Amino acid sequence: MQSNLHGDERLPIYQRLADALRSDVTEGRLRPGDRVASENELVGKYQMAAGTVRKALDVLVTEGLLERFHGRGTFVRSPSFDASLYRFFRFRAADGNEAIPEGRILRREVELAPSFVARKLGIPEGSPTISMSRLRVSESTPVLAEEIWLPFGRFEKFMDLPIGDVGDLLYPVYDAICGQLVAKADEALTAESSNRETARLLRIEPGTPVMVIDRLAKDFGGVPLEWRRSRGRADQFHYKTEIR
Amino acid sequence: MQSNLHGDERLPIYQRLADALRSDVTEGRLRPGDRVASENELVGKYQMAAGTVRKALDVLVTEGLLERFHGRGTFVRSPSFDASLYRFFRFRAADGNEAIPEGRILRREVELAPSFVARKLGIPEGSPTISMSRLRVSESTPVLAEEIWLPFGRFEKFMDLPIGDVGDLLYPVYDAICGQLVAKADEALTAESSNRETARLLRIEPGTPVMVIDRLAKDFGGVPLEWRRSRGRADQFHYKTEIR
DNA sequence: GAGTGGTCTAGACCACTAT
DNA sequence: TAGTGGTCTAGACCACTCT
Repeated sequence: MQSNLHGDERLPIYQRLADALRSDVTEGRLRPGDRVASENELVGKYQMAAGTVRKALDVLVTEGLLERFHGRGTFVRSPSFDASLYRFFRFRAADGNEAIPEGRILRREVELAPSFVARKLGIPEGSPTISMSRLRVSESTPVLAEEIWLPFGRFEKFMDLPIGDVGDLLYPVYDAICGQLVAKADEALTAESSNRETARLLRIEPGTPVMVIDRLAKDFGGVPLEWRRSRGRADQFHYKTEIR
Repeated sequence: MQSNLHGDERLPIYQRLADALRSDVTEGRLRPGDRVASENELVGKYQMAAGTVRKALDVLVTEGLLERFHGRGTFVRSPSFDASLYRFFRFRAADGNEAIPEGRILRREVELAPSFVARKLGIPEGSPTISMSRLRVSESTPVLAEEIWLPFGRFEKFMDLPIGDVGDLLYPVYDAICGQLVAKADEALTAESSNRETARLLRIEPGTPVMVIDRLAKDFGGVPLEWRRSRGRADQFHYKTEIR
């Protein structure tokens, strides 16, 4: 079989192949966990040298879209980072292991989008959204207070799911119930003095510093799926980075 | 000329070449800004295929150690990140441009290392250090209050330099006066309520949240050169990141 | 024009994983 | 044992930079 690559012919062949494979993922023809065609198959399908195919795959591995396993094949990476996203905070159980904190939904209702939420989600002001308050609890200690907004159109079915059936992780539920797959997210960090409401939820003194994490979660195509603002005790916050 | 690669013979050739070139940088035979031998030269020197040389160079480019310019050559990257390190804060001049804030040294003296500093710098407790307080000022507004420690042994000559001759950036001075080149750094972020001293320096109310940034700066070989703790107004702090 | 890195080919052989 | 990715070779041609 002979397939041709689309796109700008001035681009290197490996880039165009990478673009084609990336589209297969962003447009749903390949889903996380799926195996990508082997090097040999791609060589046959697109009629190019094996080295060129490898280079295209290398690009996508570097991007984090694919991962390769010697002897097994090349796979679409599963973005299952809900548990890892709050890596900024100490979520350790007493035994020292990383734990997924419990997620308790305190409130869930359909609400017209406030302007700042609409702007983030890229929907018209006043569109319906699902608005939630959620508390994340680790070892029976509250660690994060969250406010979450979802565009109603894509998440309508989520309202039919009893709150008690929602587990500790939301993203797998978005995928299973609404077919909305969170693939990446932008986060912005800042700190502030806790107000009375936040202090009550986190069981701290009002005025104690809290870290604020705004997150815009998107699908593979970059379409905003969820906006949330999370607050946690600053004295439990620890973010490390290396700089060169 | 024929040179042989050292290191574990079970490792891939491209890895061993990358290791050799990395050592050339960390051990000072190649300095930031220097041109690395061209692909052809490396092929001749180490007797290997051009593709293998390219792969070794790719590794180091990905690491951020080298950068390549089509038609010009491959160069050791200059880590001149002092200005970019405080990228977390709004350091913008009124005209919207990024500005390097002024750096005022308020205090500089030789001091025996407190235990937590000694531990960070990897020197014996009670060793002599140079201890400094420094205020970074942008548009005549104080933005960061810093406490800095240097191991005395490597930075002895720095004490001979009049404080007035130290400019707004310290790392170029460390290099020029003491031959100590900062190549990378680990940072850890947290937030706290400002104490009276910090509040006075930053001209804020005591108790207002401040971000705290601990930084351990190292040379190319990973030897700790400087430890500093910086505090800035949380309401000016903004850190953004993307997650996949 | 000489030298550099960037792309691409067409093979060979090896190491790992599945069955 | 068949199929996969990982390493390595030896070339070709192209695009860019410098002088």
